[in-house]
Amino acid sequence: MATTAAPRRRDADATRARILKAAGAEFARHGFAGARGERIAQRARSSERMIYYYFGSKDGLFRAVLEQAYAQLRDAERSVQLDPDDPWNALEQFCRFVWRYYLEHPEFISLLNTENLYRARHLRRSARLGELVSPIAQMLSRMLAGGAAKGVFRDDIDETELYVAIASLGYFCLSNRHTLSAVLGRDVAAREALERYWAGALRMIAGYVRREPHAGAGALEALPAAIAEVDRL
Amino acid sequence: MATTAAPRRRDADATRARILKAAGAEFARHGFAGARGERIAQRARSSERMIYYYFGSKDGLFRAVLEQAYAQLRDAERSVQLDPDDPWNALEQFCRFVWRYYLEHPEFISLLNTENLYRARHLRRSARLGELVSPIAQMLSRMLAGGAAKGVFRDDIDETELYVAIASLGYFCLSNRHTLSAVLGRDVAAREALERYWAGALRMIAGYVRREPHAGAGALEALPAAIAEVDRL
Amino acid sequence: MATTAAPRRRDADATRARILKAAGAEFARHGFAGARGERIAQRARSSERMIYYYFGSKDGLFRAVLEQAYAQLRDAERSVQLDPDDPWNALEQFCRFVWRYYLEHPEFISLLNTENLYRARHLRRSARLGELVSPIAQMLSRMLAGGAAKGVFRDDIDETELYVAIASLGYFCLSNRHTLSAVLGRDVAAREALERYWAGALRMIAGYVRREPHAGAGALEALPAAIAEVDRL
Amino acid sequence: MATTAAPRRRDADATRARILKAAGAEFARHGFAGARGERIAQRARSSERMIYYYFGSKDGLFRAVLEQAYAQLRDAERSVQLDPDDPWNALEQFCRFVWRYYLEHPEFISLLNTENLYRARHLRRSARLGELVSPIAQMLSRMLAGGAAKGVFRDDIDETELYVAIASLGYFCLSNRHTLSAVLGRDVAAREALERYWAGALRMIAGYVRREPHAGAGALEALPAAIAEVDRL
DNA sequence: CATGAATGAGGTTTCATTCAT
DNA sequence: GATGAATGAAACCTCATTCAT
Repeated sequence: MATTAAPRRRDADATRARILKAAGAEFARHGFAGARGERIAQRARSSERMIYYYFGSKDGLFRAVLEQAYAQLRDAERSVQLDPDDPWNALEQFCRFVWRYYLEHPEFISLLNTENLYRARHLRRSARLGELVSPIAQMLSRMLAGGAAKGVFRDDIDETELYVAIASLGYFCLSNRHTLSAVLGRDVAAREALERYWAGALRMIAGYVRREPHAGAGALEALPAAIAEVDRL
Repeated sequence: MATTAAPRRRDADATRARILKAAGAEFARHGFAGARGERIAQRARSSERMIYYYFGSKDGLFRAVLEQAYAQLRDAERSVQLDPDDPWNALEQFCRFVWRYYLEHPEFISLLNTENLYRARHLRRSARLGELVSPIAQMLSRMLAGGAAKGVFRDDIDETELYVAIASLGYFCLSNRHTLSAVLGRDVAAREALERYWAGALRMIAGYVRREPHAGAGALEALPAAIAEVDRL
Repeated sequence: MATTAAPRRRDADATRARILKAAGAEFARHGFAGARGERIAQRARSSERMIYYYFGSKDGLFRAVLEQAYAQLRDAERSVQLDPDDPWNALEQFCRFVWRYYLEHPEFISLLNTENLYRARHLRRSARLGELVSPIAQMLSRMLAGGAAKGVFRDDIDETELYVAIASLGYFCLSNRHTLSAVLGRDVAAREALERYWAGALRMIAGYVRREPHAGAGALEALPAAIAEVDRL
Repeated sequence: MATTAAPRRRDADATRARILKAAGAEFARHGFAGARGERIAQRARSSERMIYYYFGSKDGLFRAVLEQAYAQLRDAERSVQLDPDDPWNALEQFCRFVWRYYLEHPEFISLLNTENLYRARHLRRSARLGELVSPIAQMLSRMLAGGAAKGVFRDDIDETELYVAIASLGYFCLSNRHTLSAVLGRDVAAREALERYWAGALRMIAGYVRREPHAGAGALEALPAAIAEVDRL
């Protein structure tokens, strides 16, 4: 019995996994409301009935898809290795990891956009919400502390703000690639264009993080009063 | 005759406008597939039939909504006044305009996200696509030229890249406010948090645009080889 | 006033005529239920409103179309000239006229089929039903009498039956050309196939009409009892 | 288990069959465009939803109806028994079968007319088109060969042409009974009128098929040059 | 554990027609 | 006489989901 149950269970898991994968692709491609159970069943080589059997409802399925998407990101983040002795290199690696992840996981961007349309309804109902918090925040935190200790990074940088800024600079272009490309008349997410853009973004981030060589205040004085004031907020 | 005919015509225009407005709200709130004709008709105090009378189809309606959203942005952009004699102030005004526009027009963000889900299908079919190109690009171009002439801005900045970076820094937080807030456990788009974030973003942009006080190359040397290299790409 | 009214009236007539023509094409192509007012209006370079203005309803329009179709047939029939001195030639001309008319007026066939689907509802309500009776029946009648007088045609032929038979042999192939062609795998209404078929049909009709050279009864005896019996019914 | 499962399956088949039957009646009565899903569902004691469950679309349903109609004709044709030793009797039986089938299956005529309006669109998309070819053609072929061997039938008769002629003579009257009756002022498809007409039609067919007793050419000479010429085509 | 059959509710769209000058 | 604006009703079809083993 145990011997027959094992493969069975594994079949069940496999079916569940196939459905989850197919659902991820479908939700990413068509959004939540536009996703079709029929198409998911087909892609998963299963039946609509099985979707309800395993996930209970379309909302339940989408929640599972989101949880899986976040889990995959978290796993990828865990594999990132930043050199603690070379803060600049670590910063670059960090940025490149984030941007490359977005580039290589367009479904993730789409799923996030969809979930934001629903005001994070599914995410908030996730029992695994706590596990979703990114381990990368600590990584960034350590990196900033290391750079500050070495005197090359500013020591007053909010790690979350920096993370959001880095994410922003990678996300926007990819998320809006179709409208941007249509309006501008060229593919803004073509590999070459992207590399050039990332170079500028990296410079932007580096310039922001860098400890001003000749007294921080001095550099700020070069900025107009208005912006300097903003800095003090 | 003309006096009685006029109201008729205005009624038609008014009905059309009410539908368009209601549709904008509905599509922004529920996406394209999730939007319901019935709700649009109710909000517009009209009928579903009228939607098809004026716009032909759900796709046609969405296209009209997009065109209107872009037209509104363009109109707002036209009203922006940047001081040509004070590049730093102009830069700040520019950034703040963009960011405030996103903050005050969350439907615009949502519509863009939705349209990108559809790979700009509606936008590309718009006969008015040409009119949609932002007049603000020239504005930015002139501003950069002015700052470079005064010796305060770098003179090798790609205006589109800069625009995209500015937009990115404002867009991401607002577009993903619900998932970010759910995961981080606090409202990332609360007014105060936003002001703080914008201050940092402004500093980032300013740092990127600023002509290095002591010879451009010198400052770069402070960066590690990897990033400096990137700068030269 | 009269001078301006005249062109007006002619415009009105022209509009009416254009609508009628467009409607004929539309009803023939799509049947009654499948016909679309919008398409008729477009083809007629007029508006749907005008259709109702001139014809009152879809049924009224179809009735007018039918009346026109019958009127056109009647006019064509009136122009047929049969040689009263050569019954065989007259018979052939008659058959060829009917068959050619069907071939050249496929809309007429389609309109008839459609009207039969509606059990001649529109036709029966036509005030002009009386005018529709074919003048050709008398023509056929005279032709048969002439041939009988000359001793070449049988003298017991029912003119209506003969007319129906002739019509049948021309109608069926054309009316069912698409299903027949699909099933048989070749175009049964191709010009060449049609000519061959008509030749046989003509022979069939001629054989039926012809007075048996050697005593009518004698020829029948060549038929088996069953069919001879049938003849006596 | 099997015993309880069986009725389930049969229910599905029964539901499908009821829908198909109801649809046949509806399409025959109202044509394709005029047919109403609601009426079909009611007649079938099912729901509109089930129509789409089993047939996918209105077009799919119509295609299934057509396939069934052809299948029924084919089945009926298979049951026809023609006496191989009595060609004249076989010919009569054949004609009577065809004509009686039309008379007793007016829906078949209507469905054919409808499908021709759509240019055999549904038929051509049928995967079962190949199975639809009539087995009766071979029957006719054998019959003609038998009659020719016996020296009573001509030996140069195209079987398809003959079949089409026979079908024509039965089809026209029934297909156009309403318009014909309206115009002629009497029911052309009344039983008695029909019998009389069929008698003439049979004579026509027989005359066409019959081997001329005294040399084929001799009889033809009685025809005018024009028609005789046609015969030689 | 797994599934074929079924479905109520509601989606988008179209129809023939009328209103109001 | 002529027409742009409007519309109630209903068409076809789809959706997420449940029934009943």
